[in-house]
Parts: sequence; structure tokens; C-alpha cells
Amino acid sequence: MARTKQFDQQAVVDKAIAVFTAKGYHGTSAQDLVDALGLSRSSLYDTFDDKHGLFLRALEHYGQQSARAFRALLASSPDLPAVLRLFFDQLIQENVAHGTQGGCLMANSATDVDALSPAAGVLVQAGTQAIEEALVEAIGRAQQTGTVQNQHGARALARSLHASIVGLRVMAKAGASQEALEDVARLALTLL
Amino acid sequence: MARTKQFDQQAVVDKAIAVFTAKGYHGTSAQDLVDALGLSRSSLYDTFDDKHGLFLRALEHYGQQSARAFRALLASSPDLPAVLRLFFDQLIQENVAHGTQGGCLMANSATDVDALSPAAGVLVQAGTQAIEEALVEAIGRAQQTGTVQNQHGARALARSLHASIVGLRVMAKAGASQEALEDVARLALTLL
DNA sequence: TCCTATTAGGAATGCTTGTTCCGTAAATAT
DNA sequence: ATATTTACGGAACAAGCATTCCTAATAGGA
Repeated sequence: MARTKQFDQQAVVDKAIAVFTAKGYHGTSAQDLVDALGLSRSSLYDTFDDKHGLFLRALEHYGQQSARAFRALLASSPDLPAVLRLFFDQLIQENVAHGTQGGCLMANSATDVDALSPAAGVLVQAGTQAIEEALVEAIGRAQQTGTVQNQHGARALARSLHASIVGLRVMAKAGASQEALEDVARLALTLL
Repeated sequence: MARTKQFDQQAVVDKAIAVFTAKGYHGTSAQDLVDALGLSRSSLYDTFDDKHGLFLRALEHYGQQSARAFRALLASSPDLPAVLRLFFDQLIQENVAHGTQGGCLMANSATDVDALSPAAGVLVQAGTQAIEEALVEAIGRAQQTGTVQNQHGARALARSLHASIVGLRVMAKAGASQEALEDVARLALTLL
């Protein structure tokens, strides 16, 4: 019947994730998006309704993508503490390499969730919950095989670890040193 | 020689802290500030140069104020774990009462420090550092009296606790349940 | 091949933003 | 008491914002 879309919608959303992560929602202008995504204003508004619609899509996609990746990582080895140590190391290396730049769209959005929409709040809650569930499952499995001690419940451990991960990310953006981040990671893992 | 300022500069900065905390820097307009601070545009620009100048003042003042309050709290009793438990309880109650609203201007600013100025980055770094130092001193003292175990260094413990506090705040804004926040607090304190 | 639905591009719009400017009122120093 | 310096309030400004609309190009179905 008609012309097909000339751009990969998924790829555009990925680029939008990068822009929103770097500049924040309010700090990103429509012009910024047009420049970075490589499509016209009209296509942008036709496809995503408006700036906020694109942001929601980006947030949703980021949440699903990061949860999936995290779940895969946790399942990649039976030695959960080792996997998490690796995860923390990578996280720290990223932050050392990129300085205060980069970061987590979910955490960034959480801090100004009031200034965003209720819909964004729902997505943030869902995203963080998904990470927690992934950790709960992995810790539960590791506790059954004796890889992780049973002193604390799997869910409590998951929440604690998650808070440490989030805290580490924020402290990294606040300009913490590599040693500081390593201390955070090391002590967080002693709870397992 | 001339007229004196008719408003309390400190009080104005305090109000600005509240506005910036609630709406974020980019989400706060000059009109928002005029409405909330109760002074005219010209007085605002005469006194603080511009919006960003006021923000820096607010950030600096918030950092000093919260560090001072935190230091006082930590010194209020020789039983450091009990004091910190109380601190966490208060933090959780605040977040339960006010929902996702409120929060920490320092943490909020840290997440979009890229979109702000280098000067803001310096203030964020100084603010977080002050909190860490307060914790290091208090933990060091508690370790000497045997109130806190010596298994981990004071600085590592301070950094770990700080990350948990920050993580807890962000998770609260992300819509975490009271039980989740309590789990985070409880496990963070087991390291002492 | 022609028709038509739908894209892309970009000019145009109205609104909000941060900031400045000016006339007026007020307070202190002499 | 007066002069002078300054804060004050609000109107005014230019720039940037998100969004819409119109036109021309394009790709697929008949």
C-alpha cells in the first residue's frame, strides 16, 4: 500500500537511551534528539507521539534490556559470588574509564521521578523490581547449593546488594575514587 | 548609605533547596523560583547572579548543613550502631510518609552532574566526601572503644555504609516498599 | 505504470524560558 | 531633613523550547 519506515525503530530507541542517559530528560531538547537519532522531527512525532513518549519507550526498553542482560550474567556460572565480583569489577572499570559520564538511565530517572510522569514512575518501579527478582532467584539457587550462606534470606540479600549497586553508581557519578568503589563492592560481597 | 536587603538570604536559599530538590535543576524555572522564594526577579538576579548561581549556593549550603547535622547525630551517643539504626529508621519513615517526594539534593544532583556545571560537580564531590569523613571518624572512635568490630577498616566501612544510604534513598524514590528499605538498612548494619 | 498511502524534511507557530531594564519606593549616612 | 544609594516589582526582551503543518519525495500494490 505505502512506504515503509526507513529507520530501525529499535536502533533509534537505543540511541535515545544514550542521549537521555547523558543529558537527562529535561536537559534533552527535541533538537538534540533530531540530531542524535538521525530522523526528522515529523518522523519522530509520528512514531513516538512526543518527546515524553519516546522517553517512556527508551526507559521501558532499557529496563527490559538491562534486566535480561543481568539475568544472563547471573546464570553464566554456578559460583555466584565470583560472578558478582566480576560484575562489580566491570562496573568500576566503566566508571573509571568514562569518568562521571554514562550511568544508569533507571537510577537517573528515579532521582527525578517526581518531575516526570506517573507512567515513568511505574516503569522505574518495574525496572528495579526486575533486577531484584533476578538477584533473588540467583541467590536462592546459590543458597541451595551452599555457594552462598543461609544467614540472611535471599530477598533481603538481593535488596542489600541492589542498594549497594545503585549506591556505587551514584557515588561514581559523584566523583568517588576507584578505591572507594572497590571498598563498597568488597564489603557488599562479604554479606554473601 | 542605602537600603538593606529586605529578605533573609539564608531563608531564601533554604527555600531554593526545597524547590530544586523537588523539581530538579532543569525542571525548575525562574518563575518557579520567584513564586516559591517570595522575591522579585530582579532581586533574585541581583543577589545570586542567575539561576545557576542560586543553585550552586543551594547545593553548597545543603552540603554543609547536612554534613553538620550528620556529624552531630553520629556524636550524640557512644553506641554508634544504635545511632545508625535510628538514622536509617528515620530515613525510612520519611520516605514512607512522603512517598517518592523529597529526597537528597546531593544524590539527585549527582545523577545528572554531567548536565550541570563543573562547579556543581566539585560541590557534589565535596558534599559526599564530608559525609564519608564524618562516618570514618565516628567508626574509628567506635572501633577503639570496641563498639564496632575491627574486621574491616573504618574507611571501607564508612564507604560501604554511605553507599547503602545513597542506594536506599534512590530505591525509595524508585518506589521500593518499606520492607525492602528495612532489609537494606538491616544488612548494612550487620557489617559493623 | 500509475495511484495512493505514508514518509521525510523543514519552515512556521505559539509558548515558555532565562535574563535585562527601568521607574519607583525605601533606608541609611551626613 | 535631605541626598544618595540600593532594593524592589513588573514589564519587556530575545532566544529556545516542544509541537504542528505543509509540501515534495518515495515505495509498494494494482
